[in-house]
Amino acid sequence: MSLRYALLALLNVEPMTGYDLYKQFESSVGYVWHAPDSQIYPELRRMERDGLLEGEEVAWGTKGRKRQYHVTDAGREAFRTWVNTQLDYPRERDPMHLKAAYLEWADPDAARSQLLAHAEHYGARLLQWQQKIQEIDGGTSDMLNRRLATFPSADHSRVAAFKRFTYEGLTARAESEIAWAQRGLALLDELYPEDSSGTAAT
Amino acid sequence: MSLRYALLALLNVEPMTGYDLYKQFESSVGYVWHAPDSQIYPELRRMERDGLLEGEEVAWGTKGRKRQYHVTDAGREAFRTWVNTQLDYPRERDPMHLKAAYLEWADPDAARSQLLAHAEHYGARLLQWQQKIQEIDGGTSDMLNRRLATFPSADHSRVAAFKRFTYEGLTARAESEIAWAQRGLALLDELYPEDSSGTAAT
DNA sequence: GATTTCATGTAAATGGTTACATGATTCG
DNA sequence: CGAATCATGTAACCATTTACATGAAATC
Repeated sequence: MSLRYALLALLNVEPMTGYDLYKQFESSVGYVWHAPDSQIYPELRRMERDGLLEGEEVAWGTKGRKRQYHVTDAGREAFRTWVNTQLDYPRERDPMHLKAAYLEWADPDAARSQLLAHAEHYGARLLQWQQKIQEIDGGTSDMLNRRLATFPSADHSRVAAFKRFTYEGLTARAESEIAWAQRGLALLDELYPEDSSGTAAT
Repeated sequence: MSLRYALLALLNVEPMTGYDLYKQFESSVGYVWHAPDSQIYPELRRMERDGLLEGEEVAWGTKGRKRQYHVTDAGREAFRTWVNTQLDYPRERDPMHLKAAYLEWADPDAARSQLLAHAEHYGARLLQWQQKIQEIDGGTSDMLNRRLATFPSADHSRVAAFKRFTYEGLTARAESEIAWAQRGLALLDELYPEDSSGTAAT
């Protein structure tokens, strides 16, 4: 259900085509919420059917056509309702932590490489999110600047602050996951001292 | 796909019925991986069909019957393969962080109550997970003790250590989420100083 | 002219949620 | 005897993933 609101959030800034939105999901918003094109196009149609968006066929080249969507009043209202409404939290479901609970079944090397991969996964995300924070601070975020243009300047600090706040949360989470993976690697060295391949070779 | 391995993990300790497993998912394992009964029963049937489990009809009372499952060699092998195999990480998809990025659209009070709810949600989980750690440390965890009984005593410290490690990761995450929500509440007070309802009431 | 990017989808499968349905057994 | 718990499912729906499919426009 969040896909709908992620799309509304982007279209609140300016009208876009499905493909424009898809690219956003591959970069900026995609770092918080991902969706593939095969989910975006049908959802846009449904949102139009539900009156949240209006689509307009636009010529593209000589024979090409594309469909540009803009948010309706009902769409803006639905978005405002969403931001004001309490989420319900799904029950816990985390594959890596589930697996970690049974790591005594694993090869020490396989366990090591998975914890390393865990740290690397979140390391990569950490970099992306930190970069986003730098873009916000430096005023070089394209999307944020366009979003700011839709707000009176008195609200600009808020808009930027909440965006920064979001990425701060994600970086904190990434750091916590990395620290956890590293504690896991240390634990493996402790529990299987005979072969500490990769960690303290020689 | 992880449901299958969560079930194998539990059945590795001892044979159980669907209902036994369901109860585990409501308490112990449920704090790491949740599944409703309507997902458990059909999955057990599929696992039996795939040769990972064997089910046996057991009498229960005079007319009642129940189906007790135990893991086959193929099942143990599949589980071992799973713990040794690298997960692939899903793309980012986090409703609360998505919403946080657009909190300038929210009522300050609605924003506050949602961040408060976020902190409370993870606060409740934090307590559960910390309790699990205490059970592990105190040797009072029923499930862990039965699991330990299936391992030679040389391996006991490992089994307990990995279980503890899992919950440590989850508590760290919960703490990070709580800290984030609190930073958010402070931010709201900063951005909307006029009404700081609830936070610093006289 | 070939490759990349722009553009828009459909189809099948997977994994999960919510609601419904039923009946036996045990416990107080 | 009534309530809680034990026991096992089905059905409909929703969100998401992966794979397939097509073609125009822009760029090199």
